[in-house]
Amino acid sequence: MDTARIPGTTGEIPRSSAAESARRGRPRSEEADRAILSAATELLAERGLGGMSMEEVAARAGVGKTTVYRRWPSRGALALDAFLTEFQEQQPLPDTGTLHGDLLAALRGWTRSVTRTPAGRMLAGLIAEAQRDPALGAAWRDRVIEPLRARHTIMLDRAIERGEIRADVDKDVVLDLLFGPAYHRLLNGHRPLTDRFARQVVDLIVAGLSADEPA
Amino acid sequence: MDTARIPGTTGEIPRSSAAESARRGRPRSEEADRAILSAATELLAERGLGGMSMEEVAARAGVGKTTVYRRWPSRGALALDAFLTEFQEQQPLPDTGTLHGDLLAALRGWTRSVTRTPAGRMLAGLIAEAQRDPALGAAWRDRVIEPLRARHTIMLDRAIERGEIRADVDKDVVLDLLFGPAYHRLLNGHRPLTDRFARQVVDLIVAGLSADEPA
Amino acid sequence: MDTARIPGTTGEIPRSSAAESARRGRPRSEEADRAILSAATELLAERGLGGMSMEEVAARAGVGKTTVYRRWPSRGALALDAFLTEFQEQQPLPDTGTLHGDLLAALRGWTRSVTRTPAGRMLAGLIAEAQRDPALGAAWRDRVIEPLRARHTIMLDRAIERGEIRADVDKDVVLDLLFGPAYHRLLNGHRPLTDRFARQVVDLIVAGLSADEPA
Amino acid sequence: MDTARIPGTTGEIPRSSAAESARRGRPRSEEADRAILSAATELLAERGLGGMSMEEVAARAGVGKTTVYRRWPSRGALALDAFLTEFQEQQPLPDTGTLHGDLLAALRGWTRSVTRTPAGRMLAGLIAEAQRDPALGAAWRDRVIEPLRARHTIMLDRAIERGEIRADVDKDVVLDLLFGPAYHRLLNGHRPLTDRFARQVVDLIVAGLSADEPA
DNA sequence: TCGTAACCGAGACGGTACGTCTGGTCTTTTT
DNA sequence: AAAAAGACCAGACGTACCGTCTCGGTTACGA
Repeated sequence: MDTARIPGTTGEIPRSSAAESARRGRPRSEEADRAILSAATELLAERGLGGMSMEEVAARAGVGKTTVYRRWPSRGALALDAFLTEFQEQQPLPDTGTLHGDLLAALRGWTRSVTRTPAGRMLAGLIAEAQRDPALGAAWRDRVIEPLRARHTIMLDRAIERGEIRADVDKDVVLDLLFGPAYHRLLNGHRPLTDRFARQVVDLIVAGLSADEPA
Repeated sequence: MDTARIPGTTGEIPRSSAAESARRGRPRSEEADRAILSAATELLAERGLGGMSMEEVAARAGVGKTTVYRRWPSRGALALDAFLTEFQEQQPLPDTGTLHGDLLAALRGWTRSVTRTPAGRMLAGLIAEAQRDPALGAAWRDRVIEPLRARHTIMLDRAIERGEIRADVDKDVVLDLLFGPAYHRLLNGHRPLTDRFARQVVDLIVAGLSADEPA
Repeated sequence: MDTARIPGTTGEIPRSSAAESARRGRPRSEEADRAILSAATELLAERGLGGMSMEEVAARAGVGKTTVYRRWPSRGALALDAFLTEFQEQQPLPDTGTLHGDLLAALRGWTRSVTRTPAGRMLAGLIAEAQRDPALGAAWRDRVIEPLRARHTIMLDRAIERGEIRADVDKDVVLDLLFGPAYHRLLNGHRPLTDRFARQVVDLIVAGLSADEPA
Repeated sequence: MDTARIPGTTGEIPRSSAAESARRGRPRSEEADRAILSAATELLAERGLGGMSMEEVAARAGVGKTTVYRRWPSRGALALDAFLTEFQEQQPLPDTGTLHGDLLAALRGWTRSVTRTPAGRMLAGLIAEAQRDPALGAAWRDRVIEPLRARHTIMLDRAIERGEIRADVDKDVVLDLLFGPAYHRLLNGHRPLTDRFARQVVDLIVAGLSADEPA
C-alpha cells in the first residue's frame, strides 16, 4: 500500500516552520518514535483503544508524556498511526483478470485482516473514537478510507476497460456495497464475517452490475 | 415498532425479587424516569454521546446519581433507551407491492431519520460506545439491530411469496447489503447519505437478486 | 493553646451554605481527615514542605486526590493544619511572677520546640510557602502569629499591672524584639538558637524596658 | 558595599581548571551574562521568585537554557546574584557619632530598601527558597548576611571605642535584636515596617545596652 | 591556516507534580 | 425501601518546569 506515513497528516506535528532547511535544536529521537508506536500497538491489541491511555503508552515506552504529546496531539492520532503501521501493506490490490475475482480477493483480504489480526479491534476502536473526535474523523478518512478506495477503484477501472461493466457505473456506490456490509458486521457483530459471506456479497454485486448489460 | 421498552433487556434493573406482587417501600418515581430520559436525550442531541456524562444527566434532571444508576447500569444503557425513545416507531414497515418499492422505502426511512433528526448522531455514538462496552453491544443487537432485521425480513418474505426472488436467498446477506452501505457512510462520513444513493443501492441489489432468476 | 482548629479559617472549605442545620448527603469521613493529616505530618517531618506533594499525601493516606482537595485548597493550607496539630499546645503561657521570668520561659519554649521537634522545619517551610501564596500568608497570620501574640501580650499586661514596666509601652514592638531575633536565626541559620541566646535577648529587652523607669 | 560579585561564591561555575592562564575556546559572552541577569531581575520584581522560572529567564534573555545553567547552577543562585546587583551598595555604613544615630540610620536604610524597592520581595523570596535549597542557604549567609553583619559590627566597635557600651557586649545578639524584628515583620507581614518602628527598636536596644553601665 | 576547545541558541529528553474531571460505588438523611 | 445529596477511591487528562542532553554553528587560541 502506498499510503506510507506522510508526516503532518494526522496530527503529526511539524517541526517549526517546515521548510526551514537547517533544523535547529536537538533532533527528535527516532527511537522514541518507535518505542511509542510499538507500545501503543501492544496496548491497542491487548486492551483495545479504550484501554490505551497516553499515561501507560509513555510509561511502557520508557518515555516522558511530553515526548508523546510533542508528536501526537491526541490518543486517536497516535492510535491511527499505530493502526496504519500494522494495517498498511496488508491490503492487496488484486489483479485476477475478472471483476469477480478481484472483488472477492479484496474483500477477503480485508475480512481476514480484521478477523485474524489485532487490526479488527483497532479499526473498530478508531471508528468509535472518530465519532467523538472530528479531527480524528477527518484524518481517518484522509489516511485510511480514501487511500483504500483509490486502490480499489483501480479494480473497477480495469473491469470497465475489459468491458465487464458499464463505464458510467457509480464507483462510489459499488465500493460502499462491497465494504459496507463487512464494516456493518464488524461493528455490530450480529453475524460472523466469513469467507462465505464475502463470496455471497461479491456474487450479488457482480450479478447486479451485469444485469443491465446488453448481454 | 414493537421494540417497546421491555424492562430487563438493556440492563434495566428489576425491583427486588421481581414477581413479588405486593411491592414494599416507596415506589419509584415515574417523574424521575422521565426527567432522566429527557435530560439524556437533550445532552445526546446537543453534544453527542461523548458529551453526555452521568454526572450532568443527573444534575440536569435534578436527581441523584444513585437514582440514575438504580435504573440504568451504565451510560450506554441509558443512551440506548434515550435513543429508542426517539428512534422507535420512526422506522416504517413498507408494503408497496414490489420488492424494489419496499426496500427503497425502508432504506430511505432510515437515511432520513439519521440525517434529519438527532437520531443519526445518537446512533453513531452508540455504535462507538458498544465497541468498548460489550454489554451495550449485546443490548444494541438485541434491542435495535435484531428487531429491525425481523421487521425488514418480512419484506423479503413477501417478495418470495410473490415469486419476485428465489426462496433460498440468504436474507441476512441481503439485509446487510441494504443497510451496510448506509451505516458505512454514516460512520465514516466519506460520502453523503442522499436519496439518490439509497436508490442506487436498492437498484443494484434488486438487479442482482433478479439476475439468477429463470425467467 | 486555644487556637483550636476553627473550620473555615485557612481555606477550610465549608459544606454548602453553612448554617443549613440538617446537612444532606454523605458526611465527610473523619477517618479520611485523620489519615490525610497524619500522612501530611509524616511527610513534612521526613522531607520538609518541599517534599510533601499532594499526590503522595493522598497515596499514603489511601485516599483520592479529590478527597484531599475537597478539604484543603492548597498544599500550604494542609501543611498549616498539620503544623498546628503538632505545634499547638506546645507553647506555654508562663506565669513566673516576673516579666523576666515570663519572657524567658516563653522564648525558651519556642526555641526548644523549633530546635528539638519537627516543628522548626515545618515552621520555616510554611513561612517560605507563605511568601509565594498570599492566602497562606493571611492564614498564617490569623491562625498562628496573632493567636500567639495575643497569648504573649498577657505577659506584658501582667507586668504592667505589677508596675514592672510603663503602661504605655508599645507591646507590638516588644513582642517583635522578643521573637524577631529567634525567627531570624531560625530562618537564616547564621547563628545557633541556644538557651544562652534566649537569655541574652530577654536580659537586654528587660533592661531596656526598665531603663526609662523612674526607679 | 564591598561584597562585589566574587565569582565562585554562590555556585558561580569557574571556567575549566581556573588558574590556567591561557583560556582556550570561545570566551563566555558578557552580553549573555547581562541579558540573563536583567531578565531575572525583571521577573523577580514582577512576579517574585516563585514566578521566575529558568525557562522564562532564558527565553526572555534570548539565550539557551544551557547558557544559563553554565553560569548559575540553580534558580536560587541566579536570583541571589540578581538580588545583590540591586541591593548591594544600598546599605550604608553610617557614622553619625553616636550609637543611637548609627543604629537608626542602618535600620532605616534597610527598612526603606525593602519597603520601597523590589528588594524586599526578592529578599523574602530568597529566604523562602533558601529553606528548601541548603546550598542557597549557605550562599545567602556567606554573601549577604555575613558581609552585612561585618559592616554593622563596625558601628558597635566604634561605640565601644567611644565608651558608649561595654566592651564585652555580645555583638551577635545586638545585631540580631536590631535586624531580627525587621525581618520578622517583613516575612510575616503582621505589622508594618515604619520609620517609627525602627526608632522604637533602636531606642529600646540602646536603653538596654546602657542600663548596665556604671553610669 | 588549521585544528581543537569551549562556547552559542534551540529544542528534545525523561521525569514529577499539578489541579481537574469522570466513572461507578457508598453512606447519610428524608420521604 | 427508595429517594436526593454528595462524599468516596481510582486514575487519566493535558500542562508547566525541572535539569540534562544533543544538535549545527561560532569564536578564539595555539600549533
